[in-house]
Amino acid sequence: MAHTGKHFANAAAVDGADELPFDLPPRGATATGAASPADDDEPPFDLPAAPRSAQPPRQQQPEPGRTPSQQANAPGDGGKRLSLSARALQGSASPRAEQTPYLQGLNPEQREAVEHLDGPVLVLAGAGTGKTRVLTTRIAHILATGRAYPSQVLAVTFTNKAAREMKERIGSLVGGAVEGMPWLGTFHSIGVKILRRHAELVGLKSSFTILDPDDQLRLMKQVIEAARLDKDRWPARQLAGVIDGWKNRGLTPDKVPAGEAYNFAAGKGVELYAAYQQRLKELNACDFGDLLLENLRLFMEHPDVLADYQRRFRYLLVDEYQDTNVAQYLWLRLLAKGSPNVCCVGDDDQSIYGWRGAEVDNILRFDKDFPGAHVIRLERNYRSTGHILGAASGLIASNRDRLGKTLFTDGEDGNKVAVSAVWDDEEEARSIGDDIERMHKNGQKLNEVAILVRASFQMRAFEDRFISMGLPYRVIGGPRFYERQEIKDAIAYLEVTANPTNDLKFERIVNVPKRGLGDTSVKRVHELARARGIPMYQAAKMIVETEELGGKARKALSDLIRSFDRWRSRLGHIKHTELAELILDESGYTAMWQADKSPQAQTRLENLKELVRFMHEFETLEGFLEHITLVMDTEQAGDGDRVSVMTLHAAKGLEFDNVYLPGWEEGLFPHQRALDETGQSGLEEERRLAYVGITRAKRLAKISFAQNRRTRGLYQSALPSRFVDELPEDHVEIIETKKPFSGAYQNFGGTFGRSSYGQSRFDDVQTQPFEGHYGTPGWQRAQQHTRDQSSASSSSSAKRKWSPSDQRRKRGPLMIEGELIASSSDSSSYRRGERVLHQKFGLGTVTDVDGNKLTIEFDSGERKRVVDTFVDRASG
DNA sequence: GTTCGCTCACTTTTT
DNA sequence: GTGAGCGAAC
Repeated sequence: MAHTGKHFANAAAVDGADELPFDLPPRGATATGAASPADDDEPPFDLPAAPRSAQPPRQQQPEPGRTPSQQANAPGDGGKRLSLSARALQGSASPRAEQTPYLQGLNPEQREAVEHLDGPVLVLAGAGTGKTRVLTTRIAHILATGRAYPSQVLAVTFTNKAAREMKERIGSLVGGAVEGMPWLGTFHSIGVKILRRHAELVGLKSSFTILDPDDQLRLMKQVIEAARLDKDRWPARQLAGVIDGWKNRGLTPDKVPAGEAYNFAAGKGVELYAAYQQRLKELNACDFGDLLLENLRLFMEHPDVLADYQRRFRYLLVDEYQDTNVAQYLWLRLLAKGSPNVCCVGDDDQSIYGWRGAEVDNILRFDKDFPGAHVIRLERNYRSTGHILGAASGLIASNRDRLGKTLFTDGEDGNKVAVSAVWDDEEEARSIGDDIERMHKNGQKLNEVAILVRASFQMRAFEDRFISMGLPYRVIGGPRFYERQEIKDAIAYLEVTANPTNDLKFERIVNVPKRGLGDTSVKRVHELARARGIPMYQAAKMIVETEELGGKARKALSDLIRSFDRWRSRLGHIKHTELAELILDESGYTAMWQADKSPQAQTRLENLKELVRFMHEFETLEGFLEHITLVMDTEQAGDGDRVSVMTLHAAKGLEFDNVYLPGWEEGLFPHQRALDETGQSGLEEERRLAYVGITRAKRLAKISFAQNRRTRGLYQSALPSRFVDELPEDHVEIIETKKPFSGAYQNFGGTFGRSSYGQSRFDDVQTQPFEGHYGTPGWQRAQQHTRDQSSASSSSSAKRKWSPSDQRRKRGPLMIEGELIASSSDSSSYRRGERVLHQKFGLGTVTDVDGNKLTIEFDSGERKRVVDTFVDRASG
């Protein structure tokens, strides 16, 4: 297995690091002469431990828009906390309990994780055990006890979202120390920060640009072509994957193990890697992997720089440690040489990114890497009911490679995890949709309902169904805003305006919209640029002075260059948002989409407007561009009360009252490719994914599997997932299928031959004839539950007038749908003939209005009945 | 240089 | 069933 190889590489690299003279003088020894790395903005970091006034004490004002009661975990009022922490910051050495109100309400393990500040600590934090709270409180504690300045704490996360959340929570605990924590961020953002300071030491200028995956691929293609390789046989995508893999493991081209060079293009892989890196340097650019890899190189080759950072960071904290890859691990280890106070928080059972280079071993091995490590297990779960935890724990127990933890709760057992068989993916969507609708009528908030799928193609069935029944939903983790074509194009225009040396962005838009500059012209510019060692933009400027290009292309290119020069001259003279609008208009980019009659064109124009709106949050164009590659995760569009649909991967870290887990079928989940490609470890990762899924649920978890599924246009029968069988019986309830209509059921009993892994206790469920329907015990329990729920929920009056059980018994869901629509809203404000925009179907004209239900004739020719909340008035 | 039509693949994707 | 990417024809 590839695993051993990885270990080997890993260990070798670590040993290499050990050979370097990284050992530091004892803490407190003065750094002699070492120039401190360009940090005028921060206090010196070689002061004695207790800063006298790390920062000006804050006035007792809660942050705007944030009331103390919203700060869920902290008891007491905000004002008191603020004044106490201000006092603490003024230098009390060992705080007594009443001075550390933020410690109140922690359970003993959490408290230990917060207070055990000296030496390495591994916090194994199971799902829902208060991981973030421990992390943030620990930082607050370090700051409040005066152990370190905010600038001496390194705290890394994986996502911007997690970093933001931590900043907010620490801010509310300590009272606004947030700006004072320059080293709280993602691995990548901190990597960039360090790299910009010392860029010249690794052959970059500090203004280097960061390639997005798109640029990366474009460059990769060029490298492959330059090596005269057949680009069909050796796709750039694959090369990108191989190189990313190496970078994840901290391998520069010279370190790639000889055996692996043959992974790509018959031994050319490493050569291409080196060539690619060379091109990056020429372009003064980094890809995401480099942000860490170049850090490593910097640290290895410049021990003095490393030593500065080692001295600086007195406390190191890492979130989601199970997701770190080798490069991140090495980075951390180098930095941690200066201080034993490393605290890693993670959960080996939630490691689901192995395929992207994450090394569960990092967490499994922690106590060997950091001798004397103190391991704390957080097992008290505050999220889920007993049955949900029981089911999840029972499932994950089948994994062998784990440190072992057992979640428990003092709360109620709640409902058992429901497992049901459905005929096919369509019925799955239908029955889940109906189920959600039923709960919704009983006052269930849709924001507390999630559907977690294994693969994104599963989402379509749900979207289709929800659209036709008018159930509001949002898809989380689809193509992100900044990944959309129009956004990337627009950013490319802005980037080239601000920074004409960005060749990849220049290439992206040189012929968008089409202006007659095809491959040949671009290639000419490219060649000249390479030959002279100048940016393409400059080369383009030269080439239009020559006869080299045809008249048409020459004029187009010269016009474009002149436009860019003009836009650049306005830079700083007009507001950057105005400039952006100007650029988009004058370049013909907006016009291009206006002329486009595809259903998405309107949405794209909206997105462009949204982009300009978003730019207002930045002072300058450069400021905006600086952030864009690394941190452009705008809030998901579509607020309001909606069901969330997302992949299991996207769900990590989230929680919902009700969680649906559809598609538990062999081949889909566990996914066949995971089994084929990584065997046992792949299976275990899939199982962890299942574990993550179940533990997202606070109150109800509902698993289903379809007996037939449409994949690749083919209808194929499927077997229930082995994970279904692995669920402990005590915590599971089998729900009989409850669909009287749809005659297709008659004959499926016989189709369930089971071969791949033996008998399933769910075989019985499938083979039972569907009799009794709504009279079965399962259904009645469900009904009973419904009633319990509705009498328990207090608010939301109008919706509860409708009594679900009686109606449902007599009528099919279609009628119920009618009821929902009539009761949930008044008549629509849309009128016949109005132009509307639907997020999925595009533009259309309203041909009929019935309550809040619209019949729309879409421009695509389709005619659909859609609930009005799903459309917007078309602008323009 | 652009467009059309064919072929291929189709798990997950924090930065 | 669908979209992306590429080659051949216009």
